[in-house]
Amino acid sequence: MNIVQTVKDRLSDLSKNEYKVAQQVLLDPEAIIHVSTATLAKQANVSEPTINRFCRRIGCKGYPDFKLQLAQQLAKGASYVNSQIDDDDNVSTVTDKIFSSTLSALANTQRTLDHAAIEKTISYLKDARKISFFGFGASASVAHDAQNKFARFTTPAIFSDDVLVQKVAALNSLPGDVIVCFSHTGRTKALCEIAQLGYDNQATVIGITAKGSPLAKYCHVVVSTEVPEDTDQYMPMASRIAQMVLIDAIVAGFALAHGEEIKQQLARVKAGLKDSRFPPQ
Amino acid sequence: MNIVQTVKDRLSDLSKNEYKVAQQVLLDPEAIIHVSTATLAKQANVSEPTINRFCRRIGCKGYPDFKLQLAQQLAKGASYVNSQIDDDDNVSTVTDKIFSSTLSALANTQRTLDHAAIEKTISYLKDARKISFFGFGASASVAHDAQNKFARFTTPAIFSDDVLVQKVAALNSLPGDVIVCFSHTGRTKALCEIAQLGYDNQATVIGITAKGSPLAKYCHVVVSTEVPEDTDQYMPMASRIAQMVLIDAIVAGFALAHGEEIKQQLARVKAGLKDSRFPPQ
DNA sequence: ATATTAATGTAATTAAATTACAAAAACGAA
DNA sequence: TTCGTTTTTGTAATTTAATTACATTAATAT
Repeated sequence: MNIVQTVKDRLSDLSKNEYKVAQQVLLDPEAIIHVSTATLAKQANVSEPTINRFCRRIGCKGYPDFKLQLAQQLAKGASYVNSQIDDDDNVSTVTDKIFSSTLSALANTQRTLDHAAIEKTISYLKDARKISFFGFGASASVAHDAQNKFARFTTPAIFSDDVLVQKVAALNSLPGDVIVCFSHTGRTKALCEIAQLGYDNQATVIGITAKGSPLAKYCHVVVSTEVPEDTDQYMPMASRIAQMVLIDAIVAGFALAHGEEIKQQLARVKAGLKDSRFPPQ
Repeated sequence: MNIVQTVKDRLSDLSKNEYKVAQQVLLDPEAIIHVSTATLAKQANVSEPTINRFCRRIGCKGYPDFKLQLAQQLAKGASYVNSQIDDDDNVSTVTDKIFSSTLSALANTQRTLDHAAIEKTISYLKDARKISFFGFGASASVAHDAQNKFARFTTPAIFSDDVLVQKVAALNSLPGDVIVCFSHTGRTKALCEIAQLGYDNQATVIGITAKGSPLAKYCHVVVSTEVPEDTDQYMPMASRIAQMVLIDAIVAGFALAHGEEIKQQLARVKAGLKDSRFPPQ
């Protein structure tokens, strides 16, 4: 169980004093794992039994169980660090920092995903007559990758770098068609224009983007990767990696939602490509 | 502190009964974090104070501290799992498995990278007159992404999906030009053909691919991501994610190798794109 | 063989967590 | 608004878990 997320999700379920405990937990979870019921009760200005009640309310057996699970969750999150690249870093250091930072971003995305939105996305894609993928700049290759993944299924999947072809694709999307737009910030003007064209055409618009962004206004569902992007000049956009892994999950969910017929399709594609490769030694 | 390792390292420091406790801990560390001194003492056939003595002997404050640190360590280790997707998995489970598996692959790549090969790669790219990127299937979007990243610098960077344009680019690469080929297995025939065209033309060929593969024969340097690819039908190719992060590291190394002038270039590009986005709210 | 040190467990003690119960607060219905 | 019911809350009591004290036993060194 992700304790911090559960606490956040259940704030509205809590009583007045349990809420005070929750606030203390969210304030400094790292410190909490080391303190007694007596200490936490004092900090939160509640009685000791309220601590126990809070723990049971969110699904733990008691306070020791709560502390243990919190510690485990925090330890998972702490495996990955976010670093800056310095001008005098050597190649090994740079490489290590970039990998660690990417791992950190991915772990964070994993923790914060909106699963209901993903399910809704899969549901739309499953019933789509045609799917068009759009992305600009760093997100262009994500859109390209998504098209490549969906090309293994029979639902038509479209991607183009050509801005006119993109507009045609958006204008040509009707009810029953799906448009998928990738943008970390959701502030790219050209992409918002595409999304609006599709939206106004009654196509279903899926945004892999930031909630509340200009792009999100033209989306029927938004899935956000919640990557805090580093503005360091050398640091790459980890969000595009997170978007790609998210698409991997969506593709797998799409395949599962279709059931047995998909396996045969995938097997057919794989077999058909066999001759384009040298055999393994 | 890595509890399990510390226990193993200090077995020879332990008394006869403390050794019995250690054995029980190493037998099933996952279970230990949930049991009381009384229970563990019974399992190890020692007294309760011996449990406490064991904990203090290995450097913990007492048994709760020992359990907490053990739990944290186990949670860190548990981040790196590789899973199969089952037909009855729900979307949350699928998503979690794919993220975890990707994290595992990335962490593995991070640990096994050949830093000398990366340095050599950066050196070739730094001096390149022109860079062409090639990839097929899952690696196509990686090549696309790489071109996009290098497009921010002044060295000409080329990518195309069009197989004829690709051949032209390879035939048109001369000494001083660099060809970068992406392929996890290095067994894609079309890609090997491209690499050979460039190699025979005296262009420098960089392979982000498997060592000893057919493609590697036509490469001046090979950087491998060492991702054991799962043959599960639903599991995505994590290697392309690893390749992308690797390119991130190479791009950062390239930028650092160029020094101060690059910052101005990057700043110029960023400023020039500002108007293509809506301002942040 | 004897003295010293270390290990050990029983019993006692302390600390931490949980339960019981009565009072107070909050909520809903008339 | 009042009253009855339910929920929340904290004090006190109780239980559980962990630690300490002390005497005995075992191991080691002279």
